[in-house]
Amino acid sequence: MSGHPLMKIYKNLNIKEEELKLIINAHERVEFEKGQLFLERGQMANAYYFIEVGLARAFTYDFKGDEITTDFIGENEILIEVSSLFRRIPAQENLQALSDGVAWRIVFNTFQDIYHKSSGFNEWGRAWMSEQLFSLKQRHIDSVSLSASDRYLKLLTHKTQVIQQASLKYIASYLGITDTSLSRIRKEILSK
Amino acid sequence: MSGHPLMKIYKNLNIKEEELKLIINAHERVEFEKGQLFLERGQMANAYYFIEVGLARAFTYDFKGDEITTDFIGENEILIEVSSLFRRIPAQENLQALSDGVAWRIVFNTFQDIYHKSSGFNEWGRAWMSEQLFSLKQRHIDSVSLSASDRYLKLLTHKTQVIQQASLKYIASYLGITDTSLSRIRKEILSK
DNA sequence: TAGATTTCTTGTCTTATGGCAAGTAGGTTT
DNA sequence: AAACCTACTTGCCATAAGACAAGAAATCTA
Repeated sequence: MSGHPLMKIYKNLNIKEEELKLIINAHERVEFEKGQLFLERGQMANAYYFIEVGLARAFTYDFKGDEITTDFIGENEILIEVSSLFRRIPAQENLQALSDGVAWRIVFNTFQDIYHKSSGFNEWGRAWMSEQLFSLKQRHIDSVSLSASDRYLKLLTHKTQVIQQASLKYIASYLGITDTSLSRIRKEILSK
Repeated sequence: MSGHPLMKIYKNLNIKEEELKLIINAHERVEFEKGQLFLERGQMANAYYFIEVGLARAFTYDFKGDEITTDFIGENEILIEVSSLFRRIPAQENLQALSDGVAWRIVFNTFQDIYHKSSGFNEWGRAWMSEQLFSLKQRHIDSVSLSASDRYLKLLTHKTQVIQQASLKYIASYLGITDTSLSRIRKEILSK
């Protein structure tokens, strides 16, 4: 069990071995293709995914109707639309694959069963959500206190996979700038 | 029980009347003064607060050491440092009163007991966190797609209490602009 | 292989916002 | 009343990033 890909996220679970098995077995291995939508805005989310191989993004639209990439989800991370899954409301974001890959899918009902039975799993879920909130706040601080090029540099050092696999326009909207600006920033950085 | 201030947030709880009483009684009424810190960066959070009367803010510092107001918490909202309380790590944010007021405080251990016993309360907590994530994402979209003055106008219509009670510099850093710029934006808006 | 589409780059010009500094107006303290 | 803060305003100038448009390069497709 300790060599299972899912252990990358469930390692800190404070539970018995058999409960852990139950959780791991509740996931189903799925392969995905570049461009594929895991979830479409307006639909009801019915599962979340652990990305073993590949890269995905979450995106939505601003008031002008332009796409905004709100998050990149890389290997060993969880691809999920929290609001839709946990509040049972239509998704506000799209979840899309940016490369071919492999993921582990757990459906809501199964998740929910275990969530209510296992307080260790429950705590894990809350801690995971806390981390999400934390990192979103951190990103907000970066976005108001760092220049666009510093934000890019930070991404460059912390999320190598994104820089390598995501196209410029997605990275630009994630950073809150235009693709034109990002192209110039890249040029500027290379010339140093 | 239905007239209790705390019912403003716990109204959608899917639980029995006696459980609800238990939850409400777990809160203690506290009065607070303008400027007072509920929680200081570096400390361990040990409670959260429901604000009945008054206004508070969460703030931290950017890499230059400048204060950034990350959130305003108004009446009928919850004042909390999620990461510190649920992950048992030192607080990254300060929580401060911006006016005199009244709050209801619940300490972590008491909360935790009920949280594990009552699946209705547990669900409520998860839904609350989901909403937080949702609104943070929404703010991010606003911050990259709206002009500073549109962001101010949005705050003006949606969070009247903040405009009325928070000082310009706090609002400015919340919006991600300088106080100078906000002053000009206000002038511009008034002239229309 | 040619055509079409998407991705990225570059040029020119505009504009929103920041940096700094000085000034005003209220409120508080001594 | 004088001195002192703090909150806010205003002026001047600098600059990061956007808008628009054209081109180059890469990728997909027929």
